[in-house]
Amino acid sequence: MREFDEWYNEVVERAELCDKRYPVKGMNVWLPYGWKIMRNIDAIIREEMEKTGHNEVNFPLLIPESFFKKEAEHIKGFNEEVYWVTHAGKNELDERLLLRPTSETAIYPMFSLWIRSHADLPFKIFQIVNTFRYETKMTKAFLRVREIHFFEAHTAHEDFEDAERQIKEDMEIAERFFRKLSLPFIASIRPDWDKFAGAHYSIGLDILMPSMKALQVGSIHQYRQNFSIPFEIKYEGIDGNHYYCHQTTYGMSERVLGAIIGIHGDEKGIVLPSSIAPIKVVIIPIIFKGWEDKVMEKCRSVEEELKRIGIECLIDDRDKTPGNKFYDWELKGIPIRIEIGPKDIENNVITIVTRDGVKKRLPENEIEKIEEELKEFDERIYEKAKKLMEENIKRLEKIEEAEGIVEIPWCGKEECGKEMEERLDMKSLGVPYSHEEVDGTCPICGMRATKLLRLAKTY
RNA sequence: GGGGCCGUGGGGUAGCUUGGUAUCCUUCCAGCUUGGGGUGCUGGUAACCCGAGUUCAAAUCUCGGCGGCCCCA
Repeated sequence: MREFDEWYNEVVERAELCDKRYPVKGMNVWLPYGWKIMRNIDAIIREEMEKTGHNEVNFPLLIPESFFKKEAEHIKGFNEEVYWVTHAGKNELDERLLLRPTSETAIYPMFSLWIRSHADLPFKIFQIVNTFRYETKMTKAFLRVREIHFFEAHTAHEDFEDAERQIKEDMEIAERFFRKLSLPFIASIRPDWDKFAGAHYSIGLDILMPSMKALQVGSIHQYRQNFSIPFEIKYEGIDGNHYYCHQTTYGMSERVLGAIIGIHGDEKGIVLPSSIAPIKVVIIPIIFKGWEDKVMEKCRSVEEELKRIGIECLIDDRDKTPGNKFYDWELKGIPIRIEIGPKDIENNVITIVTRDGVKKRLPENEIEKIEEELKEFDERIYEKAKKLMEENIKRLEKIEEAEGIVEIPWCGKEECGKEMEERLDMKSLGVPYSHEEVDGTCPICGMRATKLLRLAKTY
C-alpha cells in the first residue's frame, strides 16, 4: 500500500528514530530516541536468553574467506551479498576477509575448540552485533538495511532430539518476547526452496503489516549436522566415541522495531508498548498566569511518586504551548500523558490520556493506578493488532485474489507451491508450525492435500 | 536483473523550457505575548548533491559519479 510506505518513511524520521540522510545506501544513523527503544528491545531478548541458559558473547566482525567457504550451501546463499575486505592500506591481504552476513562461519570454528565432551552440551550462546548484507532490493529503514542490528543465538546439542527441544524452547521465547511487545505473529515452516542457506529446516516468524505484506521478524533454524561436519564440532560421548553435534540458531533484527512502528502506529505517529517506551509517562504542566508555581509543584510531586514506584517519566517544561507538546509526545508514542493544570489542582485529581485515546481523571492519591493503566494499554494495542491479523488470514480452497495471508491446501510438491506463488503473485511463508492437519485438494494438481501452504506478499 | 522519475536552507517547495546567485511555508534562534489540542507579533540564522565540460556568466545546458523514490521480472 503506497500510503503506508509513505507514512512509514516519514514517521521514522519525524519521531527521531533514525536519520536516513547518511550517504551510504541502506545504512542509517540511529538517533538517541530510536536507539534507546532498540536497546530496550534488546534488553527483553537478553533477559529471555539469560532465563534460558544462553551466555552472551561477542565475536569479531571479520571472517576469513577459508572459514566462510566450509559449508557449500551457506556460501551459495550469501555469496552475492557479502562485503569483502581485500586490502590493508595499499597492500593486498594474503587472505580476503569478509564482513559477517551472519556469524555461523565465525562462531563454529571456535565451537569446535570449545566443545569437548557431552558434559559441555547443550552449549548455548548468543550475541547482539551488526551484520552486513549487500541487499540488491530497495532499502527501507529497519525493514531492509545493509548494516543489520542482529540478534543471533547459536546452540549445539548431543542429538537431533535435543536440538528439537531447543527449537521448542525458542518458540516459547518468541511467544513471550513478542507478547511483551504486543505483537501478534505466526510461525511457519519455510518450504525447502526458501530455507536458510545450510539449514535442515527453517521456521519463519512473520508479522502482517498494515500494508498487507508479511514481514519476517525472526527465524529459527534446525541445522542438524550440516555445519558440525564441515566445522568438525565433535564431542566425546559417554561411551568414549566421538560424535558430531546437532545445532540450531535463532535470529532477529531491528525489523522487530519496524514491525512495532507499522503495527501499532497511527496517523499521529508511532505507538510504543510500555515495555520498551523510553518514557512511559510524560507530565505536561498546563500553566496559566498566576498558577506557575502551584502547577509546577504538583508536577514535581507526581513525578516523584511515579519514580518511587519505578515508572520512567518526564516533566515537559519546555516553553511551548500544551497542544504542541501533546502532538510531540503522541508522535513519539509515549503510552500515557498526564495533564496538570488549575482545574486538576482545584479538584485534587490528575488528568491522564493514553496514547490510544482513553481520557480519565485519577484522584491524586491513586497515582499508583497508572501501572494498571499501562497494562491495560498494552493489552488493548495487542488485541487490536491481533484482530487485524486474524481478519486477514484467509483460508482458500482454490487460487483466487486475496489480500493479506492466504492458506491453501497443498500436496507438498515444490512445483505446485511455486505455481501458487506465481499465480497469486505472492511468496510462500510455508506450512503452519502448529502442523494443522487438513483434508483437502491441492488446487494445482488435484492430488490429496494434508497440509496448508501459507502465502503472502512480503517485504 | 530491466525501465522510469528525482536531488535547491534542518524538513517541504518555486525558479530550470528561454543561463545573469534564489520564492514561499515550516523548523530553528532572540524578545515580548500566549498557555486544557499546533497562540500571535517583531527581528534573525540558514540552501542550489559531488566532479568535469560548454560559457563572459551554470541551480538552469552536456557527461560522469553518489544518493533517493517508483514500476516491472
